[in-house]
Amino acid sequence: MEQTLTISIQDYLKHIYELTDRGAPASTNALAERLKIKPASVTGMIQKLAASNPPLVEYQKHQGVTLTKDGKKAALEVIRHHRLLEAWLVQTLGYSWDEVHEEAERLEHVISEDFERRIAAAMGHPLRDPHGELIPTADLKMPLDDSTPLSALRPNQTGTIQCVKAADDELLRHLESLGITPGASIEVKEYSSYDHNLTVKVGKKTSVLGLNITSKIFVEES
Amino acid sequence: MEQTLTISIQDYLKHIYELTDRGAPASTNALAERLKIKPASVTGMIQKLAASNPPLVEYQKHQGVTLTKDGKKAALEVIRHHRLLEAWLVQTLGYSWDEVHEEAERLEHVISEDFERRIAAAMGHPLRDPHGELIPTADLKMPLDDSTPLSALRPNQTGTIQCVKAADDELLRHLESLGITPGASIEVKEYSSYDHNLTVKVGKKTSVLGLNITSKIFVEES
DNA sequence: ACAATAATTTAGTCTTACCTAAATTTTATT
DNA sequence: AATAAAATTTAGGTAAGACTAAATTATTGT
Ligand SMILES: [Mn+2]
Ligand SMILES: [Mn+2]
Ligand SMILES: [Mn+2]
Ligand SMILES: [Mn+2]
Repeated sequence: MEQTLTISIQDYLKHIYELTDRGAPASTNALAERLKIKPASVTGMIQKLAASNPPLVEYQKHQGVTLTKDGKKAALEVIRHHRLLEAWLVQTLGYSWDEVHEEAERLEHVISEDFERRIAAAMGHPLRDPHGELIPTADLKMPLDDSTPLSALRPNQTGTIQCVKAADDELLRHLESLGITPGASIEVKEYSSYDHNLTVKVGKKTSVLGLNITSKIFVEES
Repeated sequence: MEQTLTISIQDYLKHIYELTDRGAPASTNALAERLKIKPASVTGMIQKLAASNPPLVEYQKHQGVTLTKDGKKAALEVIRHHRLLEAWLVQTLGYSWDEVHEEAERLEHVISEDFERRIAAAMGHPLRDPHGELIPTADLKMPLDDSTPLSALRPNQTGTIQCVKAADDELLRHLESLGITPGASIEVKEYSSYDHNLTVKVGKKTSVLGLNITSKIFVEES
């Protein structure tokens, strides 16, 4: 059998990894939405991946999918490529953090292991990508993430921004204009229990952020 | 209609361009060999490309194919990507000229026009790739090539090596060890009319080269 | 000019990865 | 516990792009 990891399969595994990040299996519908294909098609592929040798996913009808050891390894491989590429595009070609995603999305599937090693070495083996996301190590382990969502902080708490988990480039540009980028120090000023808005201060700028944003920003408390 | 230029199609067009470089149409068999697929499959694709709107190739049964204006433009686009990528890989990631081809072969189909512009600018818009091949310009014209094959030179003639048209990495490493790389000065010492061997001197090294090699090395006479 | 050989094309299959429409769970609501 | 709604799966297609085997055309050496 020995599954060839087609670009499609790589994308399935990557998205399953991200959806199962916090324990629960990934649903057919959630996967379909992410992959921008129809749920019926997802079922077909999932069944194939579960039946392959070795199986790449664990699957029970109507219960969603999780990755097997092999599937996880393959997913981390793609994610490592993606994040290293993003870092490299920013560092060597002057891409901004809102421009890199699309390009990395295509390149991640075609670069060689040699290319991966070369860019990793050229950058001094970075730990995070331009959005602050952790880069899986060369031996395909995901480093531990000790950050908390900004949405969990309350007035007077402060922290350092670790990571912004957003794909929308408009939002990324907006956050950058507010100084909200990895490495910045942030202080929570106010909290509204009605709409969960947080008033935060970064540098000299004060901003009011809704939950849909604060839940995507991850900080290390200080 | 508006053909989507799939990776397969891009490869066909690129190889047709190279095969028709000196006027004559490309034969089905020659294309099949280059693309490493069966002649029967080539016929099918060629017919599709000739029937597409706009047509990308000109084709008459048993007479081979040539590129139309549109096909040529698409081919030059891919070739520009390939050669810029090769130059980029050598200049920024330390690849050697025998290692770049494979990697560029996959990347050429997935980089954006933005990526193309950025690497071209970063390198100062190079005219040639690491093998000395001319890079099509940003507006997709192939610069004039005024070089002659080394095989056409005779004793006492000298020149500067412009380009080595070889894909075989062993051969490339061998030539490099002989000092035969773009930019090097070369002098023809002897010629054997029996086997068309040339004895050449580059730097302090003297080598005897067969026609299969000398026909792949292009020089500018001096 | 004609058979032998080489090149090319046709016809019919296969695989991958999608789709739509219809059937079947599962889950949520009363 | 019954039913409505939502999620999932099945069944039957389609499109690309390859393959094999067989048929057809060209080319070549005598
Ligand atoms: Mn890798
Ligand atoms: Mn990222
Ligand atoms: Mn281009
Ligand atoms: Mn080259």
